[in-house]
Amino acid sequence: MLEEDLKVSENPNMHLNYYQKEDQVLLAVDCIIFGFDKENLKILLIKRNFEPEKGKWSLIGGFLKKNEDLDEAAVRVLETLTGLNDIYLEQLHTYSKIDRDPGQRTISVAYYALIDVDSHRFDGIQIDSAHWFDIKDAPDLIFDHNEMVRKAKARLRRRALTKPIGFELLPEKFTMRQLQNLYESILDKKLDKRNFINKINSLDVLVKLDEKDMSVSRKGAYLYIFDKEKYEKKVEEDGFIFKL
Amino acid sequence: MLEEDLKVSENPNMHLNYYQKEDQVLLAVDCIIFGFDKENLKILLIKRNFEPEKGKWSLIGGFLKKNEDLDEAAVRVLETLTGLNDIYLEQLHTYSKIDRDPGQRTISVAYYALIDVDSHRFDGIQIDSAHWFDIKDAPDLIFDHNEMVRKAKARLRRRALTKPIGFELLPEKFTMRQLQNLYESILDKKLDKRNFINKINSLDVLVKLDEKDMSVSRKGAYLYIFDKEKYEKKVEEDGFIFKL
DNA sequence: TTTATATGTGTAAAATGCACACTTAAAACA
DNA sequence: TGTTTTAAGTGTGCATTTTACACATATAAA
Repeated sequence: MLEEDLKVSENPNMHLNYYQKEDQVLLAVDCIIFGFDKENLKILLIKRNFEPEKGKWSLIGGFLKKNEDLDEAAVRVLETLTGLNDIYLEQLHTYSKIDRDPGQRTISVAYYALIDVDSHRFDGIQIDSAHWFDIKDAPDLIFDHNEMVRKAKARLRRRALTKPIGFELLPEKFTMRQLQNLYESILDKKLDKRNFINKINSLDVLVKLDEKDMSVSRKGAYLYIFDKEKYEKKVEEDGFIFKL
Repeated sequence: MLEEDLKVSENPNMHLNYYQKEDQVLLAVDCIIFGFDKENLKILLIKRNFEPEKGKWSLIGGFLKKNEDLDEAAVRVLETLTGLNDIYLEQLHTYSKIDRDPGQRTISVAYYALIDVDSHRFDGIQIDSAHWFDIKDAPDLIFDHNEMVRKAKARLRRRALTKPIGFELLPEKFTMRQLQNLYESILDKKLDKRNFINKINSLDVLVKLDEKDMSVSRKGAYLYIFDKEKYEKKVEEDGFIFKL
């Protein structure tokens, strides 16, 4: 192994020097923000209001700063746009094609976020250029953002089948139909109502309330909440896996 | 959204400036190299021969250069150490804790690699400090490398169950027992021989040769090869999923 | 010829996945 | 007040998959 291929950072005798400065790069964070309005899966995009690609849609993003790690940068970027923190965020993939950003070399770490659209009305901050798109008819995006979204959708699909992250996209109280709508949106296929309910119930992590949501039908639909403590206890004690 | 939070790279009117230079960082690539010797899953580590942490073990790594993307950097780093290219590589996760490298701020993108240990005897390059460890008794590593390895193992486990990547760790011809050993190592649990063979055969992507490996028992064991074309055709035509 | 060793092979029971259709509650309306 | 309308709510049988499990075989070495 050649000396110069060693990570200089692991060699205390070599300090910040030309070689390293030379190879420093700009690191960005881009966020794929998924939302759910109890009917359809959405994605939050912003419209570029400057050239080039003016009028084209894009993910929100920002640059990593010296005093934060990537997770923190993603939280900051998300909060800047939506005014919200306490949002489910997960690192997705790092994109580094040399010409991915024609302006200059930028490496971007993609994160995806899950938000309940209705509970989170972006009161605090005015974002004229931001818009929720139905995931099925989202527009073409700049750079490699389409690829990021594709990967995020795949990741969400996989996660939703093995972790109870779906509840991040729902209000605290929800109906079975809404939960099923969510899974149908994420998986992009119709599910059988009875089988779905049986499956969910067999997992034994929901609490059925006495309360009904009457807005949705004459009969009204029972509301449920996700019992997070119960879920976590099951995971810890029995190695339980949420599997849909 | 504040102007300074916009990604400057998306604004053609703002060129490389102080703000950006300020926020540039060093990007490293670290490789978790898994190997298999027909018996046990291994990991390739190098011993640091300089302070601090002299004598401690570490993943191999290097810095991203201006003229390459991360995948290329990982290939280069791997080739530098092992003299080999054409190795299965997959990006894992990006690590960015501020103090992860006490020497200086470094963000590291972890990759994992899969190698057949026996077919790849590192003739070309002398690496005194490199050593294959059985995955079960690998030593403690520097920085956050332990965490990287943990995540790589989890990823490998998941992938091995849904993609035929196991064959990357085996020679072209292998016995059923070797394949089972591999899966037992990856999944870290014993499997039933008959059920394993039935399952593999039902996937219908292996070709049983007339040839036997006589080194392994009195009776000898039939050799198999993975029929990659057949697998890819099935994937394309029937949406087949390799599922173990 | 015997012995030792790892290979190779099938079936039955259990668990899980999947398809499928009618009743019910309550509001709206006649 | 009865009839209609709408979505909610509920259980079973069949098919598939998964799991548990034990003995015969080929061959080299003694």
